[in-house]
Formats: sequence, structure tokens, C-alpha cells
Amino acid sequence: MTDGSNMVAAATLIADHTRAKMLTALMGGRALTATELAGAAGITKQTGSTHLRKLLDARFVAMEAHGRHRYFRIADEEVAQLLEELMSFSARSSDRTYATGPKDPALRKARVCYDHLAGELGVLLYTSLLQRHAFDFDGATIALSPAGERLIADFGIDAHAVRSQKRPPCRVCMDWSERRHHLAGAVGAALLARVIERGWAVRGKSSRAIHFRPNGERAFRGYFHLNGVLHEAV
Amino acid sequence: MTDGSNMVAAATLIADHTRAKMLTALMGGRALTATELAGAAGITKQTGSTHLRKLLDARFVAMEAHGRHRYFRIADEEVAQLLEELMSFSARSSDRTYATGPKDPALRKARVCYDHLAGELGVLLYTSLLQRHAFDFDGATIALSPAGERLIADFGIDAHAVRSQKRPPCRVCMDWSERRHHLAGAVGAALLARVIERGWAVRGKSSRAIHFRPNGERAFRGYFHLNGVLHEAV
DNA sequence: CCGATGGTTCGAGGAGCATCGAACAATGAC
DNA sequence: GTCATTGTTCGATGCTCCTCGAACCATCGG
Repeated sequence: MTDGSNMVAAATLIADHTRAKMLTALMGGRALTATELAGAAGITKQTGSTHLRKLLDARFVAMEAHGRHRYFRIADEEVAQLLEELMSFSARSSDRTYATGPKDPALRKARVCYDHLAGELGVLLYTSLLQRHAFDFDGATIALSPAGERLIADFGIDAHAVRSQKRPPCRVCMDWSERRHHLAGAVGAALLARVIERGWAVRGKSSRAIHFRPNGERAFRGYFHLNGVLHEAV
Repeated sequence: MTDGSNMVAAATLIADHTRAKMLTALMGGRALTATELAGAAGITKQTGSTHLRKLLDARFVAMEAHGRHRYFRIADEEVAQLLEELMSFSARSSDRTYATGPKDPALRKARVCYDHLAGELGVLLYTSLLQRHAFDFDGATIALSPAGERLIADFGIDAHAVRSQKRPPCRVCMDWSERRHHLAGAVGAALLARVIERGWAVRGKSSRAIHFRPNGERAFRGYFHLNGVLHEAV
């Protein structure tokens, strides 16, 4: 009821180092097999299996069986949002003065956050879209303005398909390391997908990094008018 | 690091029925004593003391000693936001078809959510303010527009004092029962405080309800142009 | 059909932690 | 000063649940 017993159930699932590692790994956006997740968490596959069962029962993750492999992924955007909130919250008290974010320059520059672009390029993209008035605020979520619709349509994204998704089209995601906001939601995911589709960047195999090709980054920055220069490391 | 060990610590604190009850009770917005909190959670004061110590160490709650009493309250808006997110998330899967929200009509109509107004009147207030373009969206949080500034200044709120608070002035809060949004943040808190200051309503003693006086509700609805009529129970 | 690999189920062991009884410190009322 | 109330600390108890060894299904490749 009002005592939030469900809240306890949700928190309990995350309040375990092993499951937290699994969920964090899945926040990389890829679907991973049970063995891969057990490895990522540093436990045997038996233990991993029980944890995945719990996460599955609670609809925290979704499963798809391909042959003898079982691929797990974050169930939906709501779960991703909860995890984001928790990470963002946890990042507050711990490092205060400490340098925020990962040390790996590639990760700082561009990485995936569940299914959308984070890191400096993600922040710059969102900032640029804001300046060009691509969004309207309707009281609950932000949505594409007519200008925004045109912008992503020109970029090669089917605005209609994006709108028809269940999840909100646009959502502001507070990155737990950058302390800046970037774009999540269906549009955020579509933008990242299109950037990769265009060959401007590739996703790191086992890391969360997004590796932009030199000319890809030039094209990306040019297309979206990103002038910011931070951490010019390559 | 990136494994979210802090996330586990935060989740662990909430992943206990006793602490969850305490935190839920504190989300009522009042500062409560250790004994009151132990009573609310249904445990002895010894056990309650250990839990409060943990919550205090983690900065989830803040404590103020008044004589031999020790008053605990939610530490800050960030903690409140995390709890809101968790409750909102938990409300999703459980009751799907089930009627949402508390059954008590008084609670449905108007109640406190940490420090701001929730329930139907809270939703109506936010909706009305939106229609009158009281907010601007700056990319990270919503803020008062010039029209909004005038509006709350006329209502008797010191806009400057509100702006000088550390926490964001305006924040959209998704109520876990109403499934609608209402206004949180410094402005949301100031609005509720002013409503009570004006004598339009009083806070329930041991409940979360906000009891509007008949003429107080008329004045409130009139002032903010709230036309909605739902649950005309009194 | 047979080995190899991915994944699950079962049982036992063990660690963590919530809980309360008891004793103690601190403050307020009279 | 004396007593009652508030709150904390300590120790013992017991439960939950994480973990892995072992055994067992399912699928793929030959």
C-alpha cells in the first residue's frame, strides 16, 4: 500500500553487488548472455542463473532465447531511468571534490548510456539542439518542436516511427559522471543509431565507449554545429 | 567506480522494510522523533536507533536535537527525488489495472508529497500554471518565466528568496498514485507553505492529507483558475 | 548418436544483518 | 535530588539469501 513494499522489492534487487554489476553491464545497451553476465559479475554461472531469474521475474530485464544462448537486456526505459537516477544520486555524495567521471578519455568523450549517446559529445549535441529550439516542454516530458522534427527528419530519422513508440520520445538524462544533461528517449536512441548507421562511429566491443572516426566526428560536429572543444584527446 | 558500488549502498538502505517505512513516513514532510519513527515502522526503539544511525551516516536523513528529542527529516531534495522515483517506478508494474492511489478521498484530493502539494488539487494547480505559461524550460530544469515570477510574487512569495535556495526552483514530480504530474522544488514548497499560511488549508496531524477549508478551497481555486471537478467529496 | 557448451535446479554451507532484551547515558519535570 | 522519558550501545539469536559443487536438461556440431 502506502508503505512502499514494492519499493523495497525494487531496491532489494539492486541492493546486491552481483546484480548491480549485471545491471550496470546491461546499461551498456547490448544484450548479453547469461555466461557473459556471470563473468562480468565475477561469479559462477549457477549463481548468475539465480540472479537473472530474479531480475527476470521482476521484469527488470527481458530475455530472448537464440538457440542455446539466452540474451538478456534491460527490460525497458523505465528500468533504465531508475538505474540512471540511482547512479546519479550515488555519484553526488561520494566524489564531491573528486574528479568526476571515468578516466579513460575515450569514455569521457563519447559513450553509450543504455541506448543513447552520453559523454562530452552527447552533452554538446543536446546543448546544440536546445539552442536551435528543437524541443518543446509540454508539462510532463519534452517533445520535438516542429523545428526539431525537421532537423531529425533531415538527418534520416523516421519521426513518425519514433513517435509511435511507447516510451517518451525525448527525455533528459543526467549523466552520473559528466554532471551535465544529454538526450535520452526514443529520439536519443534513434540519433545514436543513425550516427552508427552512417558509419561516423562504432561501438566499443566490450566497453561502453563510442569510437568516432576522425572524419565521422568532423561530419557529426559539422552537421549539428558543435563548436565545443573539451579534452581534445583522440 | 563504474560498477556502481555506491548505487548498491543507496539501494541497500532502502531495501529494508523497516527503513522503507521510516523513509515513507518522513516523506510526509514532517520531522519526526526516533520513537515516532520506530512506532511507524512497528519495531522497538533499539532497532529503530540502529536504522536511524545508518540513514544518518548515509546522509539520507538529517537530525536536529531539541532537548531530549531528536527530530529526523529527509536530508534534502535529492533524497526525496530518489524516493519519488522509486515509488513511481514500483507503482508501475504492480497495479496495472488496479485502481491507482489511496482510497481515502481526502488523500486523493490533496496531500503533501515531501514538502509540496500533491493529489488532485496539486495536479490542477500545476496544469493551470502551465496553461498560463508560468514556466520556461532551460534544458536541465524548468524555471519560472517572467509571467510565473509575477504570479507567485502577487501570491505573496518572495521570488528572490526562492531563487537563492540551493535546490532547483521548479521540478516536475510524478506522483506514484495519481499518475499525473505536479510541481515540486522550491517554488512548489513555497506555494504549499503560503496556502497554509493564508489559512486556506491545514496539514493533517498524523496523515499526509491536506485539509482545505471550504472557503479556503474556493479561494484557492479562484485564485489559480482551477476549474477541474473530480471527486467532489468533502 | 556423442561429446561439448550454455544454462538451470537442488542442496548445503556460510556470511550478513535485522531484531530484541538488558544495561546505560542524557534530558526534563517536579 | 529523584523519577520518568528519550535515546543509544552491546550481545545473543535467528533468519534471509548469496554462493558454489554436483547433477541434470537443451542445443549445436559432427
